[in-house]
Amino acid sequence: MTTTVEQLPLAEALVRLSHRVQQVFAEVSRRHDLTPQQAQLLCRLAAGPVGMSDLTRWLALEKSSLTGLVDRAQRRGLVVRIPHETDRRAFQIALTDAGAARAEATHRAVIAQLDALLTTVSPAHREQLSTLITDSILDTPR
Amino acid sequence: MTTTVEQLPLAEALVRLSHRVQQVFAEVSRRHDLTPQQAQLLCRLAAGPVGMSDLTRWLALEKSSLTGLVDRAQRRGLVVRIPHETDRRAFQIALTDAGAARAEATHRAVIAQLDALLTTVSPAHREQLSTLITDSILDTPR
DNA sequence: TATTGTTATACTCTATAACTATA
DNA sequence: TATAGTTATAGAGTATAACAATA
Repeated sequence: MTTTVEQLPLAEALVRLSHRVQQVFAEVSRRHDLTPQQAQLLCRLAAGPVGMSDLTRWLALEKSSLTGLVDRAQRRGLVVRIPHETDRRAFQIALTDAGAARAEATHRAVIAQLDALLTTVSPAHREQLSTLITDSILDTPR
Repeated sequence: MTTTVEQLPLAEALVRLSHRVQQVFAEVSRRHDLTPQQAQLLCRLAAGPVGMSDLTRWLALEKSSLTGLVDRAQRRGLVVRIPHETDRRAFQIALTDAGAARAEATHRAVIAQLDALLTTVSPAHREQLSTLITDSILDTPR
């Protein structure tokens, strides 16, 4: 069942790939009772608390948008605001235990679902792809 | 200025890549006075009119969500509803001239912006990447 | 004065459920 | 009855602008 997609320019292929991955991400998030944005927020926090101001950069959101996103996640018991130790204007956002569990489960499910899509890719090609993507594209901070 | 991203599992790399591409897509759409969803809709229509019902599948939206999206795009003069020739319940959605121009310009800008991110990738690697993505991943219809 | 974050406001996007019109 | 699409409703996500508190 090969649907013959003709060879695409790289940028073109990336856009399509990206939309596909987003659909998977959205579908999995939904199954875990999270919006994609909430899921993305939780995943960003999995490695440890992050300041609001850093979060706006990672998520590419205006600060007021982030306020709302964090509000809703906090209301749902997924994250908490921790006062900064010295700067009394600032907060760190941290996962609650429930939030950490949800982040972990959602993350695992996204990976599993994507891996299911990737079964046709040989180990050698997976390695190649991963290396190319990691080194060439993600290595541009922003 | 190499930020040393450690080697990631493929699925992991795809998720990060995808978020990065989405940010570029959103930023470019915005510069062209479109929401990302509107831009995606217009791009889907660039090849010719599409039925509402097909669109819900391509965009992975509920039909009522699509109604709203099309409403707003139509109100902005970007698309029109064309009655189906035989089935009087159905519509084809088509770009207006203005919509086609906007789709074209936005699409070009997205590609250009991504290409700018890809300058560090050698032609050989671009070819490789493109082939891998096209053949292995996008070739799974849905 | 500059920075951190919130509030107020207005849209857009999305889903669910109920509905209309046509097949 | 089934399908194509809309309407009603509610909530989430987003940006802009104005604001408060702290640095």
